Amino acid sequence: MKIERLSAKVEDYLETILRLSETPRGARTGDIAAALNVQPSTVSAALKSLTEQGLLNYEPYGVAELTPKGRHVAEEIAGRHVGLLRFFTDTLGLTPEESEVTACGMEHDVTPLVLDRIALLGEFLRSHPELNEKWRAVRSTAKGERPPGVESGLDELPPGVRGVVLSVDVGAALRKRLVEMGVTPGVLIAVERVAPLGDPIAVEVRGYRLSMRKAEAAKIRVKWRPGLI
Amino acid sequence: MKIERLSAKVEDYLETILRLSETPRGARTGDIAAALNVQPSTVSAALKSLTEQGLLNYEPYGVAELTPKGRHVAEEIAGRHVGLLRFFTDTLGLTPEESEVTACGMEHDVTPLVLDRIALLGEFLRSHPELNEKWRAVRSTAKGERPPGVESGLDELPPGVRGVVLSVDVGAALRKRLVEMGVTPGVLIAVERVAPLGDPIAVEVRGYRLSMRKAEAAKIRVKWRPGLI
DNA sequence: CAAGATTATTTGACCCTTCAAACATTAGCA
DNA sequence: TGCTAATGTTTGAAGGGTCAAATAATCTTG
Ligand SMILES: [Mn+2]
Ligand SMILES: [Mn+2]
Ligand SMILES: [Mn+2]
Ligand SMILES: [Mn+2]
Repeated sequence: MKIERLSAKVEDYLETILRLSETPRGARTGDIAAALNVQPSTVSAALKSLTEQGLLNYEPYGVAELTPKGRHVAEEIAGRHVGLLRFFTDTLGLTPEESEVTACGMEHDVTPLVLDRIALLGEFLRSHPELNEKWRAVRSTAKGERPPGVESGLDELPPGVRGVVLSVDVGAALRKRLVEMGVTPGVLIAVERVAPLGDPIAVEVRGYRLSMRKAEAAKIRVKWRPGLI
Repeated sequence: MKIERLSAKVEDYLETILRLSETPRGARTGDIAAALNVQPSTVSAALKSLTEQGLLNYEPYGVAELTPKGRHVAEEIAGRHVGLLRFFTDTLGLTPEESEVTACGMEHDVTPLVLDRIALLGEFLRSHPELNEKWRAVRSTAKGERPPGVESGLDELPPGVRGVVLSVDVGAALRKRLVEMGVTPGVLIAVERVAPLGDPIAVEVRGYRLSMRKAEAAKIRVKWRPGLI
């Protein structure tokens, strides 16, 4: 059995036919054309060629059916497609649309090993809930995410994400201490570390490090800033 | 300025020319052909076409030089190339060779947003040293990684990675308890959670959960197994 | 400087993918 | 059952990318 590298187009035809085969209508010329955004006449030609290559059973005006060989290839591609898709949506948090087109573009170049590692990384993050939460928070401050400028109390600013101080609604005593440390509206601030029970919180501002109670931090309003510290 | 989508091939020519431009020889037909694995006659044709598209200044028997427009595109592609490359080598831990060809294949489909997120994820992992270590450990047990079977004390088995017990060198009292729980050579074992200071360690074996001191765990030798739990 | 060697281009051809237009078949309905 | 609309195929043409062989320019060296 020859192992010749199939073109990206051929792979896309097979993947599409596989998907359509699973519908009651089966894989028909018109549906394939619509799915791949080409003219029906182009599909006719492709179907003929795929049949000659032993990947498909098709006769004019009929329904395309994958041969075992064709099905094998198609499932392979479909696997790469969903592997990448999952990474883009679940791990990177991208929209289904962007994930879809990017996955379908890249699926033709991804090797089994690369796919495997990508899946492993996704699993790794998901298997560490606290880390995954942190990553999601960081991600939510990234470019292209909406809403881009979340506002919250300083206590909810995820460690590792920068924030801009909006207001400081604390008592006079703490306020004095904070002002001395430079915690004033407009300044960049970050949470360094949160103790196991969420209290106290280590905060960094203008190069200083200070510690405060969670309840106090909650009274400092911040706006999240894109990017890591 | 028209924003027509350039073909992957054209992007590769531009990227290659950019790289070669930075060498003392400059970008010559033969060198481009060697880099892209095509015949010189093919390059001649491509160079002519690129020049007509205003991406290149080239005249027969000369040295190819990018126009501002061509340089802009080339730098864009080169950026995607290295962005992906870094992800594959640094974050996924793949070989330079595999990373190189995969990056060069995928670079034509990656959007700025996807690239950005990928870079952010890499930064995120690197900015959390303890997590990054854990990830590297998990990675090292994955398919395609060598050496595949690291051996260490149970205390060094990263949470989320399976291990096979090799030997149990503890005192009689603990040994009895462990044997009752099923911790015997050959059994699959995993570390569930490590307390903040690394002690005690929650271990899972044969469906049971038990807690032990780090010092004790160190005396249980294990061989790391591929894949997550 | 004048071969001869090296490097590059031109030419003619091929394959792949696509389209529009003309033609053929099939399906749905009266 | 037959007619029309919907669907599918054929044909002819184009563009992109590639190669081998023939041809041309440039470089190197005695
Ligand atoms: Mn695809
Ligand atoms: Mn796909
Ligand atoms: Mn490339
Ligand atoms: Mn590249």
